[in-house]
Amino acid sequence: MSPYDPSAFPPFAVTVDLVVLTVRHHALCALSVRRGEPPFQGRWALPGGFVRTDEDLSQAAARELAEETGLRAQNGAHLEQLATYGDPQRDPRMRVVSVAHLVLAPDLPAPRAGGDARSARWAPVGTLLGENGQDHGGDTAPLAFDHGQILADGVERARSKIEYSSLATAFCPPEFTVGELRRVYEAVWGVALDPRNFHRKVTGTVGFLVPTGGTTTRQGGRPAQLFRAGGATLLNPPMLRPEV
Amino acid sequence: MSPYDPSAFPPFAVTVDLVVLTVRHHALCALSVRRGEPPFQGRWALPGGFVRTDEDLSQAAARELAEETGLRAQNGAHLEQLATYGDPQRDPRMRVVSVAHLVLAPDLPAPRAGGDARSARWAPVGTLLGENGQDHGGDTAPLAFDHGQILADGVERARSKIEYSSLATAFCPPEFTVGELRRVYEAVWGVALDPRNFHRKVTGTVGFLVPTGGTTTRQGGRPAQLFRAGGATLLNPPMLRPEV
DNA sequence: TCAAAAGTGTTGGTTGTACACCCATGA
DNA sequence: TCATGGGTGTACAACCAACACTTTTGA
Repeated sequence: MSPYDPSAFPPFAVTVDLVVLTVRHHALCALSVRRGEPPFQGRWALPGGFVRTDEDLSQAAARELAEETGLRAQNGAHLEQLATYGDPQRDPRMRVVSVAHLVLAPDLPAPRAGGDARSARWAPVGTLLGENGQDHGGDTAPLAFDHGQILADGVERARSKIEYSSLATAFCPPEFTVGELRRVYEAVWGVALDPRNFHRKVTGTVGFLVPTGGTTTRQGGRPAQLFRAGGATLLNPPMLRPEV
Repeated sequence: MSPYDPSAFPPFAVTVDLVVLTVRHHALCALSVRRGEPPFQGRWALPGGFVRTDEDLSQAAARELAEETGLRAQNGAHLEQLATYGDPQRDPRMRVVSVAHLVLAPDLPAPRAGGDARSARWAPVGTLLGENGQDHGGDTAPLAFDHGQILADGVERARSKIEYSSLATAFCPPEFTVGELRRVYEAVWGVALDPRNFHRKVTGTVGFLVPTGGTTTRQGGRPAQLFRAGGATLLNPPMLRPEV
């Protein structure tokens, strides 16, 4: 690729890791895969893999996402770069710099295991992060590498970003009701919101929601209007997260 | 460093690039260095360099910052990771992934040139980005590599971050007046703010400012109280950027 | 008929903004 | 005494939280 001597600079391995979040059963869940080989064999980790020589970072992330979940970005899901992790000791094998990406996806069918992973699953983020003395979903081991920190950073990004952007719609199917969108906010923030004020707020913000004309009763009760995500990406005024 | 075969993964060069912002002469300025060797010889670029094998990304950024400016982080200045840029074509020599960092610094003495840079200077970001048909500070060439995009991303991050955090104080000397802090906001956002409402807002936000007891008349007019940055990092309520 | 969820109206407190006004210094 | 920037008071408008109330379905 170049006439340069590779020994003139320290060589790094570069990977992408994915924080894939969804809302299922009224809880914020993340995709995790069980590692099939050392190090951390048998432990849960975030999906990811090496960046190839001819692809951009976001292309690598989209490729890994498709390989692990069958999900294509730009198909309702949202993908953005999260942060980069490069502690010299983060991988015991070699010097690896990982560019973490955040994916917000609607509730998906059961994940497929791929590559070097024995299995894959959705797990509530509280479980994966070992909050409240919960175990980590069957064993007490935290996530492999620094993936616990990466996941925590991704969750915090998602929590703050749905406040001032319309990204919460990325957790919803193509058509959804105001109540379904509200349950997304409640799951991500872990709070209860007033249905009446929420309804007024989201329908009053221009460009956030576009009515499709249809209705549904899939949540029970009175039929609810169906909406699609509107073109607006920034919410003004923002959705205010209640005090803790 | 490891028993692994380096040919098992594609090797990358990893660098840190720095967006160093300050406010001088009532304008938001960025540090740029003139390149002394190809590619882009003679063009302006952001300071930066290779990450060493034994250092973390933030350590590498702090080291480069000290080498280029003599500035130590944690000495009033703020350093945070910005984003990572890894387009395969971004450096014509080889595959380079650059982890950009953002530095907010008080007005500094003239920068020192270091390393492979012929010279270094502060320039208004509007000039460096070629806004409003301005040239790029003496010649019409944009910044080298993708540094124009990196700088634009850093400026946007700074503009939004002073809205909901106390980071604007990083642009001020250790002791400063409310008026000086207001001029920082005005320079970064490029707007005029009401001095009366601004005063009430910042002094009313607990933990933002701590009075030192001293006063100064260095801005002329009635003596102004001096403040230090308080412990709070998140502003609640945020400083609202006026509509465009 | 009842429970459940959708949606509207109203009210009262909080917050932001605009701007009149006073204060303390240097020139 | 005047210009300059620092700082306080106040009134109006916009906004938000709380909650009573009506609507429309399935069971």
